[in-house]
Amino acid sequence: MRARKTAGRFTGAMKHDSISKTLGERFASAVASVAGDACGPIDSQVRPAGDPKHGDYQCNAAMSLARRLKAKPREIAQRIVDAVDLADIAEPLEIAGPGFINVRLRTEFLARYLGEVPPPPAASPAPVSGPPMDRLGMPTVDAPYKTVIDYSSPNIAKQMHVGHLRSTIIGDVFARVLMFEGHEVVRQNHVGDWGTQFGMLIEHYGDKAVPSHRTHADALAAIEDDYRVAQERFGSDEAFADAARLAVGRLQSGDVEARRVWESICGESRHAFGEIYKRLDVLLEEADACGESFYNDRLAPVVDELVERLRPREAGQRGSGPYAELREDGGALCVFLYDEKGEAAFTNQDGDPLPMIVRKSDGAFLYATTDLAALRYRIKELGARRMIYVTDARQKLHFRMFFAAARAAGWAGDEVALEHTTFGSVLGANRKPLKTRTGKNVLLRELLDEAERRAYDVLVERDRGIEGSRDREERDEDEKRAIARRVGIAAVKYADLVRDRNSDYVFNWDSMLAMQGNTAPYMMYAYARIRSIYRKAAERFGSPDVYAAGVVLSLGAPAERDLALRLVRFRETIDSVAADLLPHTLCNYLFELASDFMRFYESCPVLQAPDEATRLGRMRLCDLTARTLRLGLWLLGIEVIERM
RNA sequence: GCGCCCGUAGCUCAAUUGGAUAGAGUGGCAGACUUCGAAUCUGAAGGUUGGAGGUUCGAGUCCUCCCGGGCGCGCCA
Repeated sequence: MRARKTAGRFTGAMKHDSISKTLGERFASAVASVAGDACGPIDSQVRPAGDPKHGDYQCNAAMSLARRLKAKPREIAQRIVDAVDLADIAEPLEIAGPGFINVRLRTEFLARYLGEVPPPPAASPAPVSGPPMDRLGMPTVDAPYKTVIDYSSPNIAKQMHVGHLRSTIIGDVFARVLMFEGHEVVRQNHVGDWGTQFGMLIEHYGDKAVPSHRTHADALAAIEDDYRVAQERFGSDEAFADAARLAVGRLQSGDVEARRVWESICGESRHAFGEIYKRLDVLLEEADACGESFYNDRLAPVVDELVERLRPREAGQRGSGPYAELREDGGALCVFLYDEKGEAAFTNQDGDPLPMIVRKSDGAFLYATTDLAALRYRIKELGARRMIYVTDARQKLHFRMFFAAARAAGWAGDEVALEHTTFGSVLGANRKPLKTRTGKNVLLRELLDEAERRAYDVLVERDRGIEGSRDREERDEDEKRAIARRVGIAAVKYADLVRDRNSDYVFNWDSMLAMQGNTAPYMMYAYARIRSIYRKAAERFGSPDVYAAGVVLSLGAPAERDLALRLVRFRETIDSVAADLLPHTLCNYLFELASDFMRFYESCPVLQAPDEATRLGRMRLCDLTARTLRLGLWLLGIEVIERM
């Protein structure tokens, strides 16, 4: 039969793509040949099988194709099966139900696919930040593009609080994943470093020195206190308020003294942010800050260009596709946006057209203006092809208007993707946005302190309950602290990433620090457990080269095959995060991987395997799992530890 | 009033974007450590996917209408 002809032929090209992509391409050409030219492009609808009973993957194209071809779905499925060549990858295909095509990968294929993963580079494990040393042999994409990711974006003169947590953590995952895939990533920290609040601070400090304490964090805390005092004076002291307003003008016109004060405020703030970023173990650093002030000189030209490009239309010209026009309204310069039918695309509470204001009636610019200037800069000067904004969901309307205006003005053409990746709020136990008991924002540094403290308590508690473990008895106070630091920060980050970013989530220390369930500690434990096997193996058998040519992955046991199948799906999981920007799918993958490993570990003895060949093969599976966990967690911004 | 998001097991959440019998964790129940790390694993139990219609081979997912919740709606960001 046909399936035998190419059996066993495994092309080297395979390792460059995910299984999903390879199957997708093979099925796509088969589907195209069955469909003929009449139907246009058709999705081959290849996806992992929902139920292991139905195999490993399935192709669902036959059902939808049947209607277009006016044929029976199962017949179409049969024609697709006849046309597709998968003999080197899969067992003979099966047609089930209304026309599902079930694909079961050949175990030999899984073994060979995994067998092509090269050994880890000598310098592995990966450094704390920067690209990972060990890519598991995964190549970069063929067509990289430049991506700007706008994330974190705290305000100068204020300490970072829990409101900045999600943007910082989520945005960083995108930076890591896209960088890993080979794209050029430009991180942009759009800090709030411009505006009327600086007038108050400049006037408040006068010729006094801006606070600079032993740590930048303390200095920023002092500045924030001063800012509150200045705000109060602004409200109660008329003379101070007038002077503060004049100070804004001095700053904008480049007055040396005003500038000095502003710069030292910004400097202290950015240093303090940098400390938080370092603690949070994100890639973002001080050099990525490109704040609102950067665009100051570009705001007026941007508005001028809008005037030029968005001229109001005559009544007769309307109704031919969405458009925008710029006109004055109530003294403010506004962009009005219209849909295909020439009706207002956005309306206010009275049902009247809702504009996007780009210049206030007093002549000042707003954040919409700055956003437009930044977008124009990032496309025209940085050359961005994809722009990702990581902000909370409440800004959705703003971004819809802002993107529409940018398209209408012609700054963002079809070749540029604009994506607003929203996220929900962090809630307290009362289901209201998380605050301190006194109703203030929870400071990030205090939150991280508590994470480390709680992780330490959990660690000590666990150690007390378990005796006879040499790893635990040996470790001193410093090591415990170091472990608690890693676990605590990881727990906070993972708890944030594990949920669909669009929904709100309730912040809960106990569940994020729990060692069971889909948590960072569980994942890190799985890694540490594998590393422990390696240490034991080294004692008993020396340090065998599990990547030596003679070592084979037999995958005879069901748990071995399940684990192997999971491992080969890593690449397609990364691809999907890069495309859909949903980090929780990677979390779910890693949890499944860790679970599969635990099952394998329970049922397949490694160090006590029946023979050396089996032992080495299983050790290799262990190592591949450890490396996948390490890389996967790295992509999530989480560093593993060798013992915990 | 209009718009966006959401409602899934007692609780916290998934569900490969329209695919097959809706899955995990947690809690409770029943088991497994003289055995590679029990921070683990294995069972069983738990559901009218807020409700009612509709679209089609097929709906938690899409369309309409209700119920309930969150957020947003012109000179803040």
